[in-house]
Amino acid sequence: MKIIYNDGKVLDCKKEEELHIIRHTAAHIMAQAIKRLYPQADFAFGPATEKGFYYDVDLGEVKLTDDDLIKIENEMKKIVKENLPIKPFILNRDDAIKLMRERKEKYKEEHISEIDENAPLSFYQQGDYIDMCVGPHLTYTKALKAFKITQQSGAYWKGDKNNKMLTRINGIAFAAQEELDAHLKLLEEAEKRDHRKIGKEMELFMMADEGPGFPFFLPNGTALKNSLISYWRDIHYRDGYVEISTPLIMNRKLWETSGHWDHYKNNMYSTVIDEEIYCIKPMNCPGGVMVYKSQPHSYRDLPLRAGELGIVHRHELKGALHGLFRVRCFTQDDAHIFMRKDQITEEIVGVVNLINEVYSKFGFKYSVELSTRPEDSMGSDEDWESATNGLKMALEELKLPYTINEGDGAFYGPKIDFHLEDSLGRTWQCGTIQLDFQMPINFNLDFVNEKGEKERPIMIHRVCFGSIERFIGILTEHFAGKFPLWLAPMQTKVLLVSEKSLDYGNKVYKALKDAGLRVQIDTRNEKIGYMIREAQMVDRVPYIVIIGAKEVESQTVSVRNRDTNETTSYTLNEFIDKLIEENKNRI
RNA sequence: GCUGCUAUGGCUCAGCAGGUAGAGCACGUCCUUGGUAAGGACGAGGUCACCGGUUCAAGUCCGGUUAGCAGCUCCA
Repeated sequence: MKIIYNDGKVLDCKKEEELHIIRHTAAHIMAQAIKRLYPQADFAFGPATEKGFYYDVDLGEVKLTDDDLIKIENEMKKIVKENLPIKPFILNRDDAIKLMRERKEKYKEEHISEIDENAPLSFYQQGDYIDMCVGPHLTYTKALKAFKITQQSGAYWKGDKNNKMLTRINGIAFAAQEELDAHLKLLEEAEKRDHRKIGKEMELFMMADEGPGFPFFLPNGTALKNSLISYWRDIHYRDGYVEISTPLIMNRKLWETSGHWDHYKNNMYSTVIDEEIYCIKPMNCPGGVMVYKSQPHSYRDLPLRAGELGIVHRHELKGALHGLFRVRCFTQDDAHIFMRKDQITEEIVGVVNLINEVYSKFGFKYSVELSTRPEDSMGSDEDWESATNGLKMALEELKLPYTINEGDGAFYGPKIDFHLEDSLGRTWQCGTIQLDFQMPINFNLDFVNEKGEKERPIMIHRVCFGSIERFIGILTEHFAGKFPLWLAPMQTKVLLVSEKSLDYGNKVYKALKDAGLRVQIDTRNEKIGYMIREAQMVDRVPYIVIIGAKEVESQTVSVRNRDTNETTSYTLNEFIDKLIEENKNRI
């Protein structure tokens, strides 16, 4: 595959940049097609992305239908067939602006006028279509072999919600049709893992119009959630955390002290109690602070690690809601660590290790971001700097690769964020570690140091799962509902080959239940194949117990493994011991 | 909140150009007592999200509201 650089040089394309260039050229060809069909189209940005490509375009009053997208795709096919040469040319800044003005490309013109260097600008042309672009590109339109327009949506000009919303047209492109087909197949598979779909099938949770963004956990989802929480309690107890529980609703004055009233008011729900405003907590920190403040502290007692499974409510924008990933009510597996200055790095390292342990347990890949001071924030520059440095030092000590997310910190401090991927590769922030010098000042926290003087502690806010809800969503997609035994809502299910074995079946069921396992028995008048199918595909039960005349005769259980589809024979006690062991060790 | 799309029995979906609803699964009853991914028969389920408009007539057309989906923006 040949590609052409903006200086006109034609070279072979390296395999690793192939997709990117194909997609970039696809974006140009799509823009050309759009321009042919909608001459008024004014283009903004149209890059290749990790998954495909898009172009943001202002179509004036025109709204596109799905049919229009097909028309655009067909027009693209025509352009490919025409096999137009794709050629670059260079203009100086003034000529570039002039050209864009002539062609009524006001977004491009605005963009150029904001680039402050005076370097010449490169353009690419195919037929009558011209686009400002650094390249490189394919050399002919025919070199684009496999593409598809997938959807349209909206996007703000330059990503700023105060700007005009443009039409974003998305597409995907590959080197060959087979790759495109394979990708579409993959998407189809990914859709099957969607936690909203599986959540419905397995009856984990539900949503209702009466509470948009407020999830209901059904019995199965609650069982899963409780297992997760019990794991959480174990590792936190081991790591020296204590657990507290603080009120959901507290007086507005508290939120004024903490700074939430000034910086987070738009996201907080409130109510009136005895003629005073009370806020429903959007964060747990003030509760933790109150607990700290309730007693005097010595430097010897620090760090104090206070964990709380705190239910918080936040008014998220309705368009942002998304299954369990983005809700308005969620449980944070929160903890606040109160510590001396000399304990900062050690504590952060401890938390990072804990988070890493948890994510590794499930086999999650994660990425790390360091989020710095946002515009709307409190505190002095020095505090922010030393807090940010504290986080950096810990990351560097652990040699964790991270990217910097400028201006995305909490209003009271910078943070390290851990992002996990959903089935479609979208990332969601889960764990976070926030270093806070402000809250201790606002609440006038102190401890007595070795000299008997009062000193200000520093706080860490941290979550490991992030929110139990979001984490369960991620877990569900990761396992496609096939949770490991210790998390599975239904750990085992007893199926009867015929009603004749009901007595023994009931005995097995009761023994499993008495052993503390989550078990059900299916006594319906159905054939065994039918019941297996349901237990396997819908309930996704790790171990399916089959009881028939044979098992009654030998006083054993036949156990079908969900993941291997293999059947093994055990005595009842062997089987119970195996499950208890696996459950206890959370294998 | 913004742009576009969607909304039909518990679930997944059909329903044509407007003439008063269909299927499969699930559910119930009965027959079958059957060994590792769907046995059969019959039956009961819907004021077609809500409000309003056009029309002799609206699930079907128009407007609004609500909720959902994709993306943007914003966040765990």
